[in-house]
Order: sequence, then structure tokens, then C-alpha cells
Amino acid sequence: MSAEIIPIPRSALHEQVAHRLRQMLVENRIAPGAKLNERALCELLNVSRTPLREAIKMLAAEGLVELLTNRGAIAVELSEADILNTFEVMAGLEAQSGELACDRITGAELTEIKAMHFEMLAAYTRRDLPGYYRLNAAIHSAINVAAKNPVLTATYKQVNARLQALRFRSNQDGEKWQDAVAEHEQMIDALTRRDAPAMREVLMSHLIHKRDVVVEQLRSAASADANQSRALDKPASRAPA
Amino acid sequence: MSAEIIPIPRSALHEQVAHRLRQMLVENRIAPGAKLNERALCELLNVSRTPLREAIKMLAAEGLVELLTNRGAIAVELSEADILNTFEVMAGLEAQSGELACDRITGAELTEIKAMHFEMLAAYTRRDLPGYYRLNAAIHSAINVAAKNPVLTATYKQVNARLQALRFRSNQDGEKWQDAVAEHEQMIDALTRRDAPAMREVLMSHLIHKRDVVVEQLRSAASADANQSRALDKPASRAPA
DNA sequence: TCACCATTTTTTGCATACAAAGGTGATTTG
DNA sequence: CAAATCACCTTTGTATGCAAAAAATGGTGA
Repeated sequence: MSAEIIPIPRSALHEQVAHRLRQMLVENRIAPGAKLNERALCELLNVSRTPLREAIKMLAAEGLVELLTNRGAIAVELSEADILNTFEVMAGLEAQSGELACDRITGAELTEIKAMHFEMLAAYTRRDLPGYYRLNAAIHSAINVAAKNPVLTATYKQVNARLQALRFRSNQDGEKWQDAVAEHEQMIDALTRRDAPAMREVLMSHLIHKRDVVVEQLRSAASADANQSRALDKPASRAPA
Repeated sequence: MSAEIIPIPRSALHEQVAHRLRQMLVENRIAPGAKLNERALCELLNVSRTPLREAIKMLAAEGLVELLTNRGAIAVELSEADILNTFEVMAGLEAQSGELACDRITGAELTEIKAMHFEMLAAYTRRDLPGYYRLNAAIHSAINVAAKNPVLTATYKQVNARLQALRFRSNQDGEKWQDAVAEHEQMIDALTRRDAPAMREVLMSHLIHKRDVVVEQLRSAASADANQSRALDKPASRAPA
């Protein structure tokens, strides 16, 4: 085992394009409902249409974009029902991750998660929302990894990606934020005790609460949008690019 | 709202190609590990390389084929670890389906599932393995649908597709078969009582047993292969097309 | 002014062409 | 004779061209 000269062996163009598009979608740089214009993306990414189209097809299979037959692709726009359903699945996947992690987590992994937890508490204390989100996601991801099941990890990531775009524009409420932190304490506790049923329970309710926060924010954002568009006398049901 | 002249609005070529390839993979008409030669598939399906390649990219995102960079695509070949991991995820998804179905199943749905269960018993009694598999899959699918969560259904289907190829060549052992039927009885029972925890429990162990059957069959098949290849003095670690 | 229709323009979908990487086999050399 | 090398062929990856469908535009009539 000597030469991994370049760990990324110059991955194919369509892979790179898919990666960049995925990032743009998850970071809301392409708004939900927005059309993916091939010509525009081609010159933005400096590739021809062939690898671009192949990348778009992959994202469609991942559920990040929707294909429209003769009308190209648009970034998925989740209805409230979609969001509820997606969080429900995520809750199941997280709960299972937690259960399995209780059986399979190593001491080093648990230590690292505890360290990240304290970092998250620091971010919370400073009301550093971006830092908090980053650490929060890192902790959940670490728990998932500790479950030692790559298939579960891949499934988790794929479903989670669809929700990332929502999280990107969500803002924690003061009280809810405090509750979320308390739930994280319970998680760490259950994980330390290797108490799988407790872990499942905590993660399930944690996800339910996350869901409620997102849906609530979405509703208020939607009503704000509605007010604004009424004021501007302009129907803006579909988000622009 | 008048004319849905053709309910399938002449879906795009790459969709049709993806569908046919998916079918071929799931039915083991393309063996695990086998190379997907573009030229050959093009003339088999009578399409040019562009839609074929787009379809292959979709299947890669679904986890049915593996892309090799400059060497095309091969049908996924699951290692024993992969199989264990995949069944573990399936168990979680089925368990959640069962729990949710207990809350949300309609009387009509339950009735239909019971009817299919009796049909399955008939197939079992006749030792009609293909019929048994079909009804078994239909029942599990119906439970999933009764959970009323399209995201869960999509996730379930995607993960399950990777296992279908294995099931296609698996054969139930007499005793294990009897156990599986008994577990199905318990499932129907729990579902009738709307007992979500019991449903979770039954489905979890049912999937574990399914997993064991598949792994056992795989092992004996592998050793048989090894014997045969030794006899023929020909290394055949990779399955041919 | 608004609605409807024809025409133009844009955009997507598919096919093909070209370039580069991989595999194969024969030939050559140690 | 074995191993390495080189040339050839096959296959994949990307770019481009062409046809069809959809959107945009403009004009006409009520």
C-alpha cells in the first residue's frame, strides 16, 4: 500500500458537475422550483451539454431535481406534506442509526462526539447559528457513521440532502433552540449508557421537533411572502433563480 | 379536465431505457459484476448512446450499477457485508412501514392484505415458489403503501431493488419457509390489532430471517461455484453475462 | 384592453463525430 | 522461454449537430 498519488483519480466530468450542482441545490443557490437551464449551466460550469445532462439525470434519481419531459429539469420544491413525509423517514433512519451506534460505537468515536457536543454548546452560548448548524450536522453524521453501516449512511445522506435546502434558510427560535440543545444532552447520555431504546426515543422526538421548527418557519415565511407579493401586486408562487 | 389521451405521455427515451435496464438487473438477466457494454445495449434496445448513458447514470445513482471511470459500468455485486447492511436498512424501513401502517391502514387495505395472505398460504401449500414470492412481495408492498408515506415508499423500493436480484435465485428451505409463513401470520395479527410495537418486532425478526436465508443460500452457492470452477480448472470469480 | 392565433426564437432530446483512455496481442529483447 | 514493450483495436468520455417540442413574441380582431 504505497501510492495513492491522487486520492481523487481525476473523477469524470459528469461526477464533478453533479457534485457542484448538488452543492448549489443544497445551499439554495438554485431556488426550489427554479428551472435548470442547460445552456446557462453549461457556460457557468464550462462543460458541454452531455456531461451536464448526465449529472442532472443522477440528481433526478437522487430526488434533488424533477424531470419534466421536453421541458428540462427544475429543483425540487417540497410541499408541506413532502416535508412531513421526509422528516418521518429521516426520523426512522436517525433512530436506527442511534440504536446501532449504541451497539457499535467505539470509545474514540464517543469521545469525539462529546467534544463536538461541547463545541456546539459554545456555539449555542454565543448564539452562533452557522457554527451551531455545522456542529449539529457533524454530530448527527458522526452518530450515523458510528452505526457502521454504509448502506444506512448512503440512504441517510440521500434523504437528508433534500432537507438541507430548507435548513439553510431556517432560523432557530429561542425556546425551541434550547429544547434542541437539551435533547442533544439526552442523546449523549443515552449513547454513553449504550441505551439503544432511549437513543431511539430521543432521536425520534428530536427529529419531530426539528420537523415542527422547519414547518413553522416555512409557514411564516410563506405568509410573509404572500403579504409581500400582494403588496407588490405580483404573483410569486414560484421562486425565481 | 377532459383529455388525458395517453396517461403515459410518451415518456422520454432515457426513462424507458432506464426502466428496461432496471428490469434486466433486478431479474438477473444482467449478472452481478457483468459489464454494461454500451454498443451492445444500444443495439439491443435500439437507441443511441446518449439516452443509454443517461439511463446508466440514473441507475448508478439508484445503486444498481457501479461506474468505473473510463471503464464504463458494471452491475453491482454485493459482498456479504453489503447484503447484511442492506437487509439491516430494509428491516428498519419495513419496521417503520409496519408501525405507521398500524396507525393509518384502512379497513379495505387490511381486508385486501388478509386476502393476499390466504392466497399466499395456498401457494405455500402447493409449494408454488414463484406464486409465493409474488404474493409475499405484494403483501410487504401493501403494508408499505398502507403507511401512507410516499417518501418511505420510494426509499423502500430503491433499497429493495438491490436485493431483488438475490431473491431471484434464492430458494426457500422447507423449515425456514414454514417459519416465514408463521411470521406472516403474526404480522397479520399485529396489523389487525393495530399493535405497532408488535408489528415492528415481527417485521424486524422476519427480515433478519430473510437475511439469513439469503446469506446461507449465497454461501452454499458460492462453495458450489468454487467446487465447480476447481473441477473445470477455471477461475470464475466474476460472473459472466 | 384583452384574448387568441400564427410565427419566430429558444430549448430540449437524440444522434453522431471526434478524442482519449483501456485492453489485447504480437513482437522483441534479455 | 519469460517478460516487457509497442502498436492496434475497442470502448468510453465529451463535444457538436440536427430535429422536434415548448416558450416567447408580435400582430390581429373582438
